[in-house]
Amino acid sequence: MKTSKASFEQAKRNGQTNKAGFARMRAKNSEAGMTIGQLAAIGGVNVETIRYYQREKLLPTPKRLHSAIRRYGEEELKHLLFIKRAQVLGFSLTEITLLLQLAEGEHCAETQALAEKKLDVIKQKLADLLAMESALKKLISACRRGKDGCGCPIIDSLISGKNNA
Amino acid sequence: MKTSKASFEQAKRNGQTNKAGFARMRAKNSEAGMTIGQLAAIGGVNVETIRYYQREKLLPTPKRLHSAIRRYGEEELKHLLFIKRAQVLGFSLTEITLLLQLAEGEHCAETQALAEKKLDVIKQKLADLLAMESALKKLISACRRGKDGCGCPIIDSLISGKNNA
DNA sequence: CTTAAACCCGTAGTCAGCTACGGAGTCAAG
DNA sequence: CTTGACTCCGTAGCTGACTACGGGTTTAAG
Repeated sequence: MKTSKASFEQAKRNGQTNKAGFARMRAKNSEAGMTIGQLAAIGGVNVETIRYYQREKLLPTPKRLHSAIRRYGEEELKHLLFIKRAQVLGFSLTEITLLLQLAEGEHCAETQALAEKKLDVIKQKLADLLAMESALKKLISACRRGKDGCGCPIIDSLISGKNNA
Repeated sequence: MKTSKASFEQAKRNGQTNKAGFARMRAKNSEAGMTIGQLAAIGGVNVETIRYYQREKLLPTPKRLHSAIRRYGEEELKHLLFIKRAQVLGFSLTEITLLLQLAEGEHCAETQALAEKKLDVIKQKLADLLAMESALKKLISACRRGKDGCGCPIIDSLISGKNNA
């Protein structure tokens, strides 16, 4: 398990997007659109991650126009942010690839089936999260009330799961 | 990325718990409580995973009583299920370890701080999940309505995130 | 008393998802 | 026309969370 290297990583994770980094960046700005570095800064990931996503077909690798350097627009940024959001929600990159394919609009039936399955998963997660939320709230308020040294029996409800608030 | 081996895995993931496996199991049942194999079957994980959790201090390794074989009770099962639920909700094993430590009830101040931080995370996830849920619902019903071959502009809202339902 | 299913424990391998490295090319600014 | 921040691309390494392997031990059942 070990403990991670933190700092830089943390900054990335917390700040999420990094327009400062974008501004500070003295990049090849003559053309329209962003460079990969700028996209990464705004999207709150690092360049290598974007390249990785491109290899895995999660993001398109844009054509280069007049220059040797590729340009990225709003479209790509949206894609990137979508990927990140979906990940937080527990979708794997493979699943996200599928979701993004849905966006192309082909294969309506499969699309629907997948979407419905995902919807179930999401509903289950919502229920679990709500249960967890109420358990944590109880824990916090019990702690606040002193409760003979914080025996915190609320944790039981957390451990036994299922909303018994 | 690659495609996984599926079948067995899938069964595990879908069925979650496996009392059939438990029943089928001709295990060392003279003593009270379950054996590790039974715990695994009921918990819907495999034995190796439980041992792994023990090494990582997520689960206690119970003392052996009269026999060379360790026995597990409700307590351990609850722990195990809690771990699994928390994982689905996006907590890492490290975080889950912390959550479980809270259950011991010591260190009230830190406990509270951690719990409050977790609560924020959970609230954010709830919001994201709700947004995704509504986006998916739209997608599904749009598909159902035919919508000139499923152009599915709903995906846009999914991609641009934030609930604009 | 044997047998075979389960157990024990240690170590090694796997897979997803990054992250780092290194050498070569590009290009805006000085 | 050099410099240095940034790009490109390929390959290698890392981390978290398992999963498998293998040799030895226990124990319920026949």
